[in-house]
Amino acid sequence: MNKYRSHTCGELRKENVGKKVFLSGWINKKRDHGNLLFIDLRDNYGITQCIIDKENSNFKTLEKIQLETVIKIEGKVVNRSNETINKEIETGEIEVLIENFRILGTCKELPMPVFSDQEYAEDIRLKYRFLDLRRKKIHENIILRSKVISFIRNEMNSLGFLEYQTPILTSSSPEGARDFLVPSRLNPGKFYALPQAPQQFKQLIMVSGFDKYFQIAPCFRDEDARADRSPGEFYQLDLEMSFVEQEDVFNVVETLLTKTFKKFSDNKFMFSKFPKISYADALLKYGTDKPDLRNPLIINDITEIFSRDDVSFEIFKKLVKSGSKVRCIVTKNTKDKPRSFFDGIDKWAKDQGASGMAYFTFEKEKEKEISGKGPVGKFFSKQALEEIMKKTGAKIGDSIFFACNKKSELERITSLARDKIARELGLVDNNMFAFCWIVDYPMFERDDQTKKIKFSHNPFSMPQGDIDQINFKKPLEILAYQYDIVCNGIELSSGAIRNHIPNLMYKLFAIAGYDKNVVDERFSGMINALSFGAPPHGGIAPGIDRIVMLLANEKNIREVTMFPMNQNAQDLMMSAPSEVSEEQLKELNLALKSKK
RNA sequence: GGGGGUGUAGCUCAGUUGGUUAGAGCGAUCGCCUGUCACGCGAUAGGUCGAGGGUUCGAGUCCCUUCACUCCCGCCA
Repeated sequence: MNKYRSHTCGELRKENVGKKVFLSGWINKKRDHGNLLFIDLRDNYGITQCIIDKENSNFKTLEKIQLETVIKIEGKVVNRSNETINKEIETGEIEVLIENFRILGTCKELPMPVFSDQEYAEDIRLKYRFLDLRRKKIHENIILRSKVISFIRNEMNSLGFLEYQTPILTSSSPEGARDFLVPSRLNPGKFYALPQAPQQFKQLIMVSGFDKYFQIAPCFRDEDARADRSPGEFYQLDLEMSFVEQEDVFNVVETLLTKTFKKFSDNKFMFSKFPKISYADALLKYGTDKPDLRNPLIINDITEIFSRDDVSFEIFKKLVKSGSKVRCIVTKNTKDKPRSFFDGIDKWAKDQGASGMAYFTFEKEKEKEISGKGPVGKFFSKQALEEIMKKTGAKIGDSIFFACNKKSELERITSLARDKIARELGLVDNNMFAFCWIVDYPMFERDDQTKKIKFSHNPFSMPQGDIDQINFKKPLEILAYQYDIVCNGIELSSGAIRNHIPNLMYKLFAIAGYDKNVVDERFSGMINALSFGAPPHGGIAPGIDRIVMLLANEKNIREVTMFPMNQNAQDLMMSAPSEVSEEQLKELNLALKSKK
């Protein structure tokens, strides 16, 4: 107990009745009955109803006081009569009879109400973030975030990991996202970069013999924002382990995430053991490498059907001949859905820039043959329909949506269609977490624009298979020990078993067009370290912000970030970024180009 | 860099086919009210309709430009 409070605003109960108490907090709400005034006093811990009537000399002053003023009240805890008990709040059985009060912090007229569940324009919320953060939902989200991080730290410690800090001012890396640069005063013309992730450092920590590392690590990437992506900075649970195989990393992460998600959410787990899906399979069955497995719909390839003579869907047949594929989604027992449902999907697909989605329903009336009901059903013979049913597991009464296009475009549209159709049919259980591993990523891919071979993910990943047997002539076929973890269609993190063998690394970098000299120069720290006895090692880095988003059931990352920037990477509260003085620029050896 | 959405009182929003003085709820100010918990009742103040330009007898409303916020594409090893 100090001079401000004897109890918090969430603390008083029936047992405290009769006690004299001090409470301090914000005026959340007033209900003024003229001769009787109710004040809801709020702090971090809860709300306590305080009451005063005209007999008290403070009545007139308290009546006039602004909401969100910080006051200290002095008074006696009293019982509420049965009819006036408020079950909504924890202190609802009692109230405090105000005897005296003092203003601790005055409040001007509010630019936005605190006591309200309304949505507000983002710029006002961000400019007055300290007011926004007083509001219940976001206040609780931020506390949840803190508890999740603290829980993760404890769990990592008990799994034998130690937390080490890595530098914030480091060097620019040639691969990956755009760097944030920081000019060096002592080295004119040179720049530090903020780390996009502590990737190289954590590998160096392994080379230094520390065995198990983790860090709640800030990462900085100068890329454009999205609803689930802050501009600039985000946090990863960065971890790395020595002398491990892929499966060892999986075990750690599965244990940790299962515990964390069970502790902080009531949602059920779809799988107790996270299923593993190869990258190639994921693209085929879900059209994406971050599938939402709560969605039961599966994509099937039925290209072959369109080379049969008893199929007369000429448009698709022609496209298939010139190399396009046909993929489909079967919906169970949808024969009675109205025509508008099917046409709606077709129209939607056109809006997504596809050429639409064809559809029909498998039908068989008594004494009759199987037939396809719908605009394009007539193009398929009974035998062709049976073949499709065999391939897709479709039954009579089910419907099929299909599209024809080049592979990548087809993946895009079928993936979107899978989400769209499942939403329309209400197939996704929102009170469920469906985790999975995506494994066997290709080491390289061909750049669409330049047609050159490039690393598809992390250049430091270990290729799969016997190192002596790898066919470097066919780089696109090399798979890597590279993996992603996905939950409900959200990519939580990616990781890899690292390549700790310098010679192998030179070979792989050569394929992506980097000379040995270039590698030596740009990754000198890494390559040098790997030449002095590096242990096999690997790790992963789950995104903290996205984990908290899933647990708080929020769609926007700003709802789980205390002081976020807006979409244009500005902090409206602190006015960052800002201009700097000539002196500061001069000291850094910088000159600004005049604006056009 | 590109596409979509939004912008009207401090806040949340309504505003018809272009037509008189632009409205409501919350908040603010003033008054009434002793059991509310979204307290209730009455009154008052509060507007460059994001900004600029155009069409028109007349623009919150139609057209053009521009700005802000937001969502998406590109980007994010």
